[in-house]
Amino acid sequence: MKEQIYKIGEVSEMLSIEQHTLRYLENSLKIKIKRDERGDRLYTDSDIDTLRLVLKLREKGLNTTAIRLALENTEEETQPPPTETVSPGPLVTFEFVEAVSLVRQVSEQNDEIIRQNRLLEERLKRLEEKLDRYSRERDQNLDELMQILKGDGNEGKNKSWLSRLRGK
Amino acid sequence: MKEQIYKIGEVSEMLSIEQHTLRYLENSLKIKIKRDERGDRLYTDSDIDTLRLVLKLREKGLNTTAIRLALENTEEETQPPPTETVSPGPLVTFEFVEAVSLVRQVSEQNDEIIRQNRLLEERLKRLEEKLDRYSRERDQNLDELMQILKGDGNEGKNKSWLSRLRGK
DNA sequence: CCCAGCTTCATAAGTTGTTATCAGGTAGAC
DNA sequence: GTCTACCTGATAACAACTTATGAAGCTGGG
Repeated sequence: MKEQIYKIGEVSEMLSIEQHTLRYLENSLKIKIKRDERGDRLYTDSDIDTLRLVLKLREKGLNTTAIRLALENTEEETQPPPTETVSPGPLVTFEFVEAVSLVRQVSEQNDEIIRQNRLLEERLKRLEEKLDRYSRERDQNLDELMQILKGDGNEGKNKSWLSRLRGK
Repeated sequence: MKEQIYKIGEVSEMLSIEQHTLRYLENSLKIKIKRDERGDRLYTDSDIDTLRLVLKLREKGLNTTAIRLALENTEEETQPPPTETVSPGPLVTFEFVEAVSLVRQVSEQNDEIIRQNRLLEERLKRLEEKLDRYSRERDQNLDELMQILKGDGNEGKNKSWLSRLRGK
């Protein structure tokens, strides 16, 4: 069975909503509708369902923000049952469990992130120190070398540098 | 400890809302506030909490209807009723939805952080490699130096080393 | 080539929700 | 008696949200 898709004109007919209203809803509710190559909106059956729900909620008196939240919530549910009535009963249990699980995940993520950050910071610190040491040493050596090369005949400095090098 | 109660004037002060707005909310949200013999409103701490929640939800952009639904539900939550099975309504409690939405936000933030960390780590890695290369080079140079210094009278090698150094 | 159907952007017009104000009243305190 | 703090109800003023309309443009089909 092929995925049914509709263009805005059809949807407008099906739901008895003006096209501009459909576009308005899309924006205000931040619903994402697929487009074809030309940029025309392509509504899937699922989109239609969503819109039907939106209309119902709107009739209930919910404003855009509320509907958006409601959609956010139902969208990620694996199988959004074709719920008819808005039963504000304490469905809690199921969704609550989901939420708690989510929170737990986030919490773990946080821990992990903090851990990572700490490790990164340590590594960075060590690196910086190391680099600092190296570059200082190097510069010093190079400096001395340059001096030696420049001040050709200077035995003393040469010696001191040599001895230092050998001492290492 | 006695139950704290407040009159509308105090509440108005506490929450920085005009009295008429408080009355308006009471009506539109169908909140019940106790009265004294004279008919004056008596707000309990619980009422204050409710109002605080209402204000917060309002800031979130929820309209009266939505807030009313949310309140209906939270009220029941404080007094766990005979919870039935999962009755998945799209609306659930708005407070709850809000919470989930919040968590989701945090989760996304975390994702972003993790992504950033990953980038950081890559940069670090590159840095380390670079450093490693440098230090290896340095060691090599030092080695060569040592060699030269050890093999004192060797002009040829010395020359080659010097020229190499200068060439850099 | 023109029409049909879509797009975006801007703006007007209509609706509704909120807040503010005013009038008319009651009750307790000084 | 007057002041203060509250009440209700009506209405005005403002703000926000929706819906409608128009302009200008793209594209495929007849």
